[in-house]
Amino acid sequence: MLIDTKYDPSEIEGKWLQYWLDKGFFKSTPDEREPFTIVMPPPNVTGQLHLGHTLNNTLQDILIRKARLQGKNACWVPGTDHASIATENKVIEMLAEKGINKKDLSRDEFLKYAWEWKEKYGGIILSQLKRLGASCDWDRTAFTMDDNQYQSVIKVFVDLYNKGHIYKGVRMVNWDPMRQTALSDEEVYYKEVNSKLYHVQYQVEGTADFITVATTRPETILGDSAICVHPEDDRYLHLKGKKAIVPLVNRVIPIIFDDYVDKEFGTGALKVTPAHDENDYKLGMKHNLEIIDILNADGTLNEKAQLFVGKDRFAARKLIAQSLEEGGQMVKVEEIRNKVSCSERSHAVVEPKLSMQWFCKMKDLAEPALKVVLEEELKFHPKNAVNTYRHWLENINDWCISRQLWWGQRIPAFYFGTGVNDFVVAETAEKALLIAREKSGNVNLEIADLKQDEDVVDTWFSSWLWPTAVFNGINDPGNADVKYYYPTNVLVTGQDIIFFWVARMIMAGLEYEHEIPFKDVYFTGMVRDKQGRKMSKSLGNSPDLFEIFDKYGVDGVRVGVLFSSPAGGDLIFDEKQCEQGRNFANKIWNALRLIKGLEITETESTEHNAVFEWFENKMSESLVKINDAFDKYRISDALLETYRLIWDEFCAWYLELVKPEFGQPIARNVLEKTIQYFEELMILLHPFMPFITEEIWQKLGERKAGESIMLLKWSSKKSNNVLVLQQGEIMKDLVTGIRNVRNQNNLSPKESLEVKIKTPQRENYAVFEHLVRKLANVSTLEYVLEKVADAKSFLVKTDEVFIPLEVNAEDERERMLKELEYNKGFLISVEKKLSNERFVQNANPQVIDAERKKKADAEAKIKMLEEGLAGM
RNA sequence: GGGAGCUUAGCUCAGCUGGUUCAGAGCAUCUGCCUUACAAGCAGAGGGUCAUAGGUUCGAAUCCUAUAGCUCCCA
Repeated sequence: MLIDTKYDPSEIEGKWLQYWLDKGFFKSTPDEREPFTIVMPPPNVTGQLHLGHTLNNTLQDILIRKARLQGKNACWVPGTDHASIATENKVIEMLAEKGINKKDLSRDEFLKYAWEWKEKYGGIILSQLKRLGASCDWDRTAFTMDDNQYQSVIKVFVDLYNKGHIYKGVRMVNWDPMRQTALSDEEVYYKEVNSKLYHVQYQVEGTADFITVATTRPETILGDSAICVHPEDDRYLHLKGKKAIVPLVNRVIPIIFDDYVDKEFGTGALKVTPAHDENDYKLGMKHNLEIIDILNADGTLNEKAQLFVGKDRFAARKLIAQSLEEGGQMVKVEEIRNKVSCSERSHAVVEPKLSMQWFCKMKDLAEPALKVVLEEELKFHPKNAVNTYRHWLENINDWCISRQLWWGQRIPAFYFGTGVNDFVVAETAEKALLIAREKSGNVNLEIADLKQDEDVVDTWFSSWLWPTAVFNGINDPGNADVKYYYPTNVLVTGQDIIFFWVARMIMAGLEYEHEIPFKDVYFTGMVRDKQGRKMSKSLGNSPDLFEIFDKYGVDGVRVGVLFSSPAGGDLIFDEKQCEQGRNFANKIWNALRLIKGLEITETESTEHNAVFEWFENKMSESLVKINDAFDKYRISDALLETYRLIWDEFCAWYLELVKPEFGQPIARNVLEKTIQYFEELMILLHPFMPFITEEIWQKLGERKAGESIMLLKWSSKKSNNVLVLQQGEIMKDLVTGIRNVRNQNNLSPKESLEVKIKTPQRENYAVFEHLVRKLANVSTLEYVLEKVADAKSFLVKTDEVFIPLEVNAEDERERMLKELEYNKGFLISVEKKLSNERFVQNANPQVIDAERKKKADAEAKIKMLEEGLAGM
């Protein structure tokens, strides 16, 4: 019936995926059951499935599938993020290929192209997630730019504006001159580069004196409005009240004193350019300095620079250095390594730039968000992420939420005049008009007179509403879905977006639902290759996932990814681990082949009752460990325990114990038990390997249409018979010991052996006796009171086992002496401990008892060995 | 510069409130087996001064301090 000894997942996976989708097993609607909810971190709509998603979504799927098996109403909401900058870049690239320049398009025309692009490519990653087996309620698929989400964002913007959290202002922002947009602090990364530190002389006005400053950005000299030195710096005290002359442009600027300056750094004198440096800006505000912005939006110099107008900032830098050199004002040029900030989107060097932007005040939002985490109402796994979180929230800056882009939610601010305050904020133009008429006092204002802000909000300003907005909680507060599913149970995401996203979702959740958005956050690590390098396009070390799916099966890859990522650490990807997953699938497949290949006899058998008892206890024992690992979000530990239970206990021991001899039939009752256990094991494994477990379960019995392993129940067994577990271990030790003797003596497994056991507790062996005979090919098994001469021996716990064989007395003697020596040494260390008064006084009584038992055991072994040696 | 973390077998990591024969697992390696479920397998074996140096303790991989190396986050 089942021919191939190799499991072939290719057709099976597609078949069951379609079946699950057709039957609607992933769907969820509110009912009386306990909900278990996860909202998927929405991948960029531009994205393709990579290993990071695979890890992340496999973990979520495992949690969701387990909850579903536990009878909870599991709901996993999928979706994509419109990713304003990333997508806009893609669309611009696409247009460029067609020979179209964004600048030649109107906003509406551009957005039309963008939506077309989204419709065409935006579904790719979702279908890839389906292939992974992600059991999302696909009917709930959300997109951060769909109507509901768009309206939610606008509503929240207006609300926060009205509450005074959102304001418009001129601030120093990170400016990306290539994309010509502001970036949030989080979208900037720092790159270490070789650069030059220029030491430039400024003449002190009316003297022949010079003051030297050091700068890496000499072009900003043109925007200087002061020189600053430390008020206690003896070198410069005489310059109090003096002015300096800016080289090249000969502007006269004040020399100011502020303890912000580090006396030790460079020359101790700092040039202050308030328009082009965050710290200089602060100094400028404090000392009321002129702000001279010398850069255009595209990074070229403007008229305020006076020189090199129209030149790019980097070209200007060289030209200015040259001019200073020629004018004799360059004291020296040093080679240094420093860090420059770059845009995550365009990788261009970011300019600190003064710009009119929209901001969201964070302090009031941050406080409650910090509290719920510190008080563990909301738990982080691993725990140490709390430190990072706290540090950020305690030092939080206002959030620059405007972006000079088109693809995104357009800021709902409407301008009715040219004055700084001639605008209103409202959800629609109609509403804006009413307010604008009032504010302006001009009752004749019409919608046509209003001009909406050109900017959109930061992408994260939509995704921070995700856990609420996917249930329409912002537009329809308190609706049945949001009441049932919110707060969600767990968020699974990367540590890298703890600030961008996690912290802000907590803020938004508390602000709009007055409740945390999720109870637990499981942070995954970073994805690296075998050499520990980050996966990146430029390194080309990102494997082709679909090739790997084909090669090892999706189940195999899911297992491989988990094995590569122990307990939430970094994912160090190695294909080898997928091979292990595939081999595991094959092992299970062959267990099925064994069971399906057996002939059945109706004769009832009782000889395996002890085995059933033992295996049921073994499963319970593992179940406790598995559940515990799940509770602690140690998902790969849960998998490893399941793997061991199935491979080592079920396949290697249980099946071998119940397997009839070759050609013999199996008793129906034994087969039924076996199938029952196999089914239970498949349920435990299902969250990890959904496809093969469905296939096996379907094949294990007669199934009706519409049945599925997904609809079964997670075991809640709790047998705990310690004795039978111990007897099982004794049985294994005995079998292993006999096999060892065979191995060491080059005896074929076909040659049966006599075994004699010297034990005061025969009952420990009795229950499994007949099985040991079979597993270890034992001809006679008997119990003895005395040592057996001319035999190989080994220990099972403290019992001695003898196998009569030709023995080399000298070898045996040596082995025993070695063992004796070891035990004597061990005894000494135990006795030392026990004779130490302070140990006996201070140690826990249980520990002392354990030590006494160790002592007794060691003494017994020593006695036995000594007797044995004496008898030789 | 500030913060967090890591360093245990060849590799990836467990080791929870110090105390079982505590030095572990999986993979890899080696040896022997095509033993009729499975060579994608079976039966075995070897392999580590728990980064280094101090300290606390009756007792330290585990707690403390310093040093070195690595990683991440923030400025």
